[in-house]
Amino acid sequence: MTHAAIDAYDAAAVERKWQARWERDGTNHTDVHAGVRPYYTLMMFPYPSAEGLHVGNLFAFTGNDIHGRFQRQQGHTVFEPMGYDAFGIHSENYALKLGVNPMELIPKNIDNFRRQLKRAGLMIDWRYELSTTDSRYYKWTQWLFLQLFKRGLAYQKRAAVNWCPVDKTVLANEQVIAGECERCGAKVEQRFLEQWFFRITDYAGRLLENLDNLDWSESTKAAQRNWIGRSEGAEIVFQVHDYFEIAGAASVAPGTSEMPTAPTDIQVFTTRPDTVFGATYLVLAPEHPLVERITTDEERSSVLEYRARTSKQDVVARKVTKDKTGVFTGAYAMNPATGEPIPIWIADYVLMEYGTGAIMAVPGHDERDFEFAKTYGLPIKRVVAAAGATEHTPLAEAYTDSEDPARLVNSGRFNGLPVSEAKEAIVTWLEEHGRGRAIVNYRLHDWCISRQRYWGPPIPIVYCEKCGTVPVPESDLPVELPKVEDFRPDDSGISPLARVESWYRVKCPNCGGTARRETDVSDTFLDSSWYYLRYPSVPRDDVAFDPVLTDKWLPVDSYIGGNEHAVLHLLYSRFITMVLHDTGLVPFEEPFAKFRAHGTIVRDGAKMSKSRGNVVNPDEHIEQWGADSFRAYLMFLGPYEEGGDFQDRGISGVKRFLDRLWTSSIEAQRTGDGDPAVMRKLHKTIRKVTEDVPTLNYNTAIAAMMEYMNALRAGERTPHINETAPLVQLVAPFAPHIAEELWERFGHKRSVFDSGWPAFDPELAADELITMAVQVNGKTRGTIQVAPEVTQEGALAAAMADAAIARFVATDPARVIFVPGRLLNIVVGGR
RNA sequence: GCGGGAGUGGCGGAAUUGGCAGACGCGCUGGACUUAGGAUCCAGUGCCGAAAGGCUUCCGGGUUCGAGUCCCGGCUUCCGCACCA
Repeated sequence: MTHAAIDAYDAAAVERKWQARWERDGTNHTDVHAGVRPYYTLMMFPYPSAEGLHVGNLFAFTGNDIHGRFQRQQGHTVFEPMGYDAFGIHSENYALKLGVNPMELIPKNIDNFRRQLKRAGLMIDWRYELSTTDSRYYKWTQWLFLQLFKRGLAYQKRAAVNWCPVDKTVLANEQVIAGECERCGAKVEQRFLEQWFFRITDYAGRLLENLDNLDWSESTKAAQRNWIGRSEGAEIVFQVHDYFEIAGAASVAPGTSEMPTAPTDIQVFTTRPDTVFGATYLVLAPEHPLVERITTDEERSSVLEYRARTSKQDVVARKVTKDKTGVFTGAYAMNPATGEPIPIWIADYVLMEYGTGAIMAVPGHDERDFEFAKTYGLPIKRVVAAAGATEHTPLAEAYTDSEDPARLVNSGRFNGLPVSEAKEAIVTWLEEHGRGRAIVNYRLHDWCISRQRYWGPPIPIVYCEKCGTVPVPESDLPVELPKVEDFRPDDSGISPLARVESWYRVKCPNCGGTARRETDVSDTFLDSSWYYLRYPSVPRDDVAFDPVLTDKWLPVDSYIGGNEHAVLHLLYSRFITMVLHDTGLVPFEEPFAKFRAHGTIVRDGAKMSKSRGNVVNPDEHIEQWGADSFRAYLMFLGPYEEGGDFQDRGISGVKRFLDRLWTSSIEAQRTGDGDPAVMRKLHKTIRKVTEDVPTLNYNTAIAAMMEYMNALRAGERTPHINETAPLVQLVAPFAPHIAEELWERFGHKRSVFDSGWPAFDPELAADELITMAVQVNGKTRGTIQVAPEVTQEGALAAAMADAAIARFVATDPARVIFVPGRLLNIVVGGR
């Protein structure tokens, strides 16, 4: 190292100084009560893993921080809080691995996170920090559960659930990825357990419809639409008889017989009610409750055997093997359209979780049914034909078209109708005869929120021998999670808390009799479904969220996070907010006015992973380059909403830029005006940055500032303070420490973040002379320097005066295209 | 299979939305200053060509005075969901 000039840019020293100063002066404090033009900028809070802050976290937070700092410079009172999603399997598993109680481990991780976050120079008001593991927080998570319980939106049912044999817990559908546990990758099994559910399906329609009016990334909205999975169709009732009864009823046409709904009637869901005449058999999911009832004695053993076999099968095996298997139950149902008896099968290609767990099989017009029918020799009947085909045209494969030329055949009075009309007509007909109705079905399932684990908020329910299921009174909250030595989950399907008798044995809040607590804890996604409501009210212990503050700060103005939460956290949060709205507790239905998904960072073109050993450690880079350079580089390496490729040596470019900013500012002349040409460039730059920051185009904003820096220093001139000071304000959101330091050195007493935002003069930002492209027959042949307001004649004259251009124009132009201020195209020759 | 993206120099990426393709940065080449350079500064840098010029945004068509951008067909790739009836 050479002997540094006295005023060389020492990033570490500058950053230390300003972080201390911000803390001392409360620069980042938000007056949540009196602040004017409130702007709530939120980032998805991290779960405090032991590895510390991931560069992906920092990428997300920095992008949000820049947005927040910019809004503050625009005159808003900005609220930028931070917290920790510290309950849950990820945290608990790490504690298990180390053999340390999470109650000791997690606070240490949080301390480490806080240290790293402070070092990154985020504009966080630390007075509003929260952790979901704090009983002052989860008290209100439990309260939230009780609000849903009161409204009948929390209920218990014994259900087939996804069970992870490694994590030893139930998983929500959203946590099962391709049949494997999202966390550990183990194959998920099916188990039957008594579970708590939230009725999110009641809100499916609203969750879907509201999406249209949300200012969210399109990809996120698409993912939610996909997940909610609305499909229009019909529910159709198939009456079950034993074989002999049906033989007598076969000739009875719909409407002429009375068909009371019997307990054995089978309801199916279909999106193609128009094909009901082609339903040649029924299929029930193996675990369908009616299976036992309808199975005949002859078939009982094979049905039971099949059931046992498929239930043991893990989800993966079932999905990978496309081969259809199934067995006949021995029972028949009547096709309500044809009056004919059709056999009832069970097969694992029908899922209990979707629709009614039963389908009418139309092998002629459904690929899966066709394959199954082929395998088991079941009849295939054509009921739809396109032009050129008749009812007798054989089907080599399922004909699934439902578009215009497709018309009904073999369907009695509905023959000849186009599919779309037939759908309606047949549903109406079935409805008139009490055999069906139009319904909308959703793919979305109710949200299973119980977890048989230790590290979560206990579900605030007590089971009394006399009173049954009793909610814990709100005044008794929180139900504290006890510190237990043995917090290991086991195979029993019950939580480790069930081993702590002193904790679960309680008196009934109703009658004082013998009772026991619910020993399951709630899903981490419940913790994170409402934290944004809590932030402004963190100091309050008497309410979950203060109504006045909620009204002032919410909905969140800008929410930034990863798209991996597109259907988990974001959907649950919307649901919870809707419930609170319906309860009258919040005045809005949607929690996040604006959401943008940030991209992901890869390193040297490859995904970062511990096994590859290419994980970026923020600490190291901040140590080497400083937080300002690191922040700015993260924002520069690619478009924020797409992410980019982290290349270690790339940081040097941004560092050089800050070095030059430093030198230019320190050396800047303090008297007189700036150079007119440079000032023009400055105003252009202000305009560009002002446009790019709100739209998260951070990479191009930085590029514009670099370009300006090049102009500022061209020819090794000494810049003027009028040229550099506004640049410092523009840089401030990206590199807050150096900006504060330089701003102070310019002689300002207040923070640069309270200095406002430089305005640009549109006239100055416009060019005096522009370079206009001149094309001949669409090919660029040269450029001309002209005034921006030049006319076509003027531009043409200037172009023809340029010999290099004129030589391509042999004859008089046949046509001239003139785009004012941009381009001149001279068309000569033919045409 | 369904849904959402993306294909541009050696690399990361720009392109006012149909108007000079390659901004900005990395890297590379040359030079200056240096005992030294993984520091700093200056110049150059899409490809072919000595030049004139030609070619160039995954491939093939089309629309247009003009296409990275719009239309049709195909290929590659990333991400979600996936036996959803």
